[in-house]
Amino acid sequence: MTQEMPKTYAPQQWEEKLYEWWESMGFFQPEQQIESGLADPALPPFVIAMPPPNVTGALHLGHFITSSIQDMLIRYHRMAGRPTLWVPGTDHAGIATQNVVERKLEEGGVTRHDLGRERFVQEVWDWKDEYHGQISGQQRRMGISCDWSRERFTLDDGLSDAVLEAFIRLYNDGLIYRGNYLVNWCPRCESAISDLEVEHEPIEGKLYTFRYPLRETSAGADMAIEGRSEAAVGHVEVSTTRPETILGDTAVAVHPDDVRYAHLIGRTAVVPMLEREIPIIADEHVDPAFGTGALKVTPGHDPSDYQIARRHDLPFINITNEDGSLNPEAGPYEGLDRFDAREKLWEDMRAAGLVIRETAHTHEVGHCERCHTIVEPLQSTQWFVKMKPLAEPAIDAVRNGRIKIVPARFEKNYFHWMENIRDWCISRQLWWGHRIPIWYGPDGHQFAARSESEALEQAIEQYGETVELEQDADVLDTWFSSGLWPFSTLGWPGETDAAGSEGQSAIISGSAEDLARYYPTSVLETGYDILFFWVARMIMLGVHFTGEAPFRHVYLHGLVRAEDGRKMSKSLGNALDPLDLISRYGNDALRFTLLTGSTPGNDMKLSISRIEANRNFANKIWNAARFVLLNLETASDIELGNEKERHSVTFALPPISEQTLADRWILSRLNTVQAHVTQLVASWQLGEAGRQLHEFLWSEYCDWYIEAAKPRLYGDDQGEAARATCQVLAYVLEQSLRLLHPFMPYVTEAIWSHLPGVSERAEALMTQRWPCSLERKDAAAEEAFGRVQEIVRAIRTVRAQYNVEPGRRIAATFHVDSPEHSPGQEQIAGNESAYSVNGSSALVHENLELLTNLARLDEAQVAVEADAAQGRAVFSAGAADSAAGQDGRAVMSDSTDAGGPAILLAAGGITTCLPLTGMVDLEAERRRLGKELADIERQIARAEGLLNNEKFVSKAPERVVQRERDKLKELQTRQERIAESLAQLRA
RNA sequence: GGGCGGUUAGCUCAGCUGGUUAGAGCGAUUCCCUUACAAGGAAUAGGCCGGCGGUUCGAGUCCGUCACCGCCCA
Repeated sequence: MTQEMPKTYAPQQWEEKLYEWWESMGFFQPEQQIESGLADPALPPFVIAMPPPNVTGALHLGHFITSSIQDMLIRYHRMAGRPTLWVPGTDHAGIATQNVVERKLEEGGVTRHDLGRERFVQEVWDWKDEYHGQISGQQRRMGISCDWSRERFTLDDGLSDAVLEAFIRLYNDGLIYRGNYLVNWCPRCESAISDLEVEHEPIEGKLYTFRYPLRETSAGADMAIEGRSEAAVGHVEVSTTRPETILGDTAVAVHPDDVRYAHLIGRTAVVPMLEREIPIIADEHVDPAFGTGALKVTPGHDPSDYQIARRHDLPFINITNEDGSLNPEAGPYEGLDRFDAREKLWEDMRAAGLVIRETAHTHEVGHCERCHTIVEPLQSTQWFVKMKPLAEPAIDAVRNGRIKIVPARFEKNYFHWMENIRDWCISRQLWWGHRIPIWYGPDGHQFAARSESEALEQAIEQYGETVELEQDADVLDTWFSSGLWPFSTLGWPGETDAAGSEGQSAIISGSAEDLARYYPTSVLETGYDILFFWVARMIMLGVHFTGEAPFRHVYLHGLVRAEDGRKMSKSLGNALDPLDLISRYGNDALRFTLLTGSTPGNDMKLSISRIEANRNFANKIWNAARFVLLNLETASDIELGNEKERHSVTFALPPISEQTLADRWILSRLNTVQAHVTQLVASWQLGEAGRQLHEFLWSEYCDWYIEAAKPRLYGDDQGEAARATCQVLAYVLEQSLRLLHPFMPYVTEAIWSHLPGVSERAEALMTQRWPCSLERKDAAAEEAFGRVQEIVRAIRTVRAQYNVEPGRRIAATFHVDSPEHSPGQEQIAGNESAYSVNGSSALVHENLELLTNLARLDEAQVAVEADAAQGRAVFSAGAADSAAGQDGRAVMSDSTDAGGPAILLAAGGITTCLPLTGMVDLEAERRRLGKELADIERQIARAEGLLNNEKFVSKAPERVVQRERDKLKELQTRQERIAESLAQLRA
């Protein structure tokens, strides 16, 4: 607080400085938290394994939303006193990274094959080193309070050991197998990819219909059945979207019940251009309604044809090479690209008179997720994980509640996918990744080993002599290593499992201690788009290898979309760079926008205006703090409470007896907000929690409490009143900063560092304790202050309506109901904080100064009259003798007209009379009151309707009924008063 | 084909076990540079909560159905 706070909060001047300080102080590490006494080692730790970003390039808003949510949770739990660990890291991202580096090489005209495996992999490592530094720098700008000392990379030694261990265990358990199956093949990546990595998109293609020639039979003449076209006898009409696959056909199939083709079953068709003979078969899976109802069967290049072929024991013909060109099976079309071959073959068939027609046809086509090439189903020898045995326990973990998914509706998706899971193709024909730890002997025997030397040992045992072994050339799907992330990063498998083997791979860099202490983790936060890719696999592998669900909760956020609702992407040019937004609006502004802008599982459109609004919010708090500090410096000796506890250093409060209604009100509200926010965070309603804090700080603390405090600070009777007010101002600010810190870490920390006394006695706001419930809920104060607000608002509304200059102070008379009530507090026995303002008399008398200042009244012309019935006196009271005083000339010009019209306001349980003599537009006033009356009468009708309904009274809870009764009573009072006012206006 | 989500103010969205007069931000209108903040203050306007039907004393909220938009899976 030594330096002056500038008028505007400048995030750029704080963020990097604060982050470096936090990090250097060790606040992000659980050991430090325990050592400093913030965390209680007896409490269960709160742990998050951060979803590792790919090392492919810059971070985007998706990373910032996940970081913001996790950081919010981490900061909250850290403040709540749990040892808190957030493990960061990056993912090698197999295909994605390899593609990026290949593309870079291509620019120099070099392919990975030119370099060879070893040199290429080195290139990728160089890339990784460069981008990793960039990424962790960006993450620091994002302000994430993770434990960098535990940072991991999926290809580092420890994690590679975990991958080896996992593979070998699964292999030995018979859950990993190698086989020749139809897989999704990307001809550009020249690799197999898993089902999940195929994206289906509608393509406007063509449906090609042609004549499949039939071989003549000796009984051919007999087959000519009446009513059938001649063509159908010598041909069968077939449609396809991929004519080139004709070259791989091994059958034509029709539905067994299809009378059109019944006579053809068992006959032989001839593959065009190849003259290969294939059978015509019947299969129930043929859809008679699609195309001509006759289906060409290409088992080597179509998954459903593959199934038909297996049922009918048909041969499989693979017609394509790995790069998508056709192989010798394609006969004269060998060497052509699959799409060129499509054209060429079709033209040749047209020349041969086989073509019937082409029609426009939109159909779903699989594309490679990474390079968008059209995927070719292809028979290939690959490695697979058997999923059923892994899925079942993973389904149970969610079904029996050991893992809860937020929002819960995603559990249904999870179950559906898991229950219909298919084996996972894990081998990739890439160079960047974990190489499959299988060595082949001369006879093809497989040795699963942690190292080549271990494989050789096994081989000697197998063959009785030393033989040449060859390691499998493929690498593992990148998600295989990510699937181990929550435990591999904590040191799994630890010394116990891998220590036995020799060689470099046995080095375990992680510590099993972390695994014991911090596993299972608490929550896994990520986007719903990788529920299957990643979350499901972590659960399966986690349960399988550790016997425990890897986390208790899965929190899924939605996608951050562009303002127009489209997905942000570089190619569309609508992607916003989070770092750029941070430097323009501040980390807190962007973070708060992401945290409050959507609910779990739902996408959000990020709007700049919202970020601006939240930047303004940060500035608002900054300025509220400026105001408080300005006054703190003049008020002497603000006491600090809880000095012994360095994590709960705060300002002392004045004794209850010195607290005003406004003090009690704001303290009660603080208490309520604290309770709500705590409860909301516990139930994952982070956005609502943030919104409540926003509402509290801006609309209550700033708009009302600070305004209410001003007269007490600047008033004549300085001294004690000012001091007490300062204490409450400072206390509420300080406590609010704690509550807001997880949502807006920087501005809160920056302000906190200015707080006199506090920042000297404690380390940092981020290591302060989350406020506990103070049980300072004061319903009476909230109710009473609410009435003050109502009165003030009513006066302001009228002032605005009559264009009374904002600076002008006006006269007012408050008509209260009970002259007997003397001003002063009444304390209810047994609850010293409870305070009741009995009747409107005490309320107005005690808050006269407040009302005067908030409504800009002229204190010399304010009167309180004990005549709630407000008879004629009302109209003479407003224009009292002093009416012409001060600057009241314009308004009060005819103030001598003591009986002139005045404005009567029924609000806050009293009637307020504003003698805006000379300004009152009788007609407008009648309209205003008439409208108000109508509104009240509508509400009365509603309440009466309810209360007259016997079923409502008997069935609704008493609480609800009573509320209606109270409401009705109040409405009737107001109705009465407004009606009287109206009557007088008309008189 | 199966499943999920959305439809609330001009725009973007909240509204969690059904219960005051349905809220916020932005935008709009009027006024104000009042000694924390013009990135601000005061006030105002604007909504048969997508349609229809049902359950209930009571429905934005629960159920059914339809429409449109979007997503996932096959």
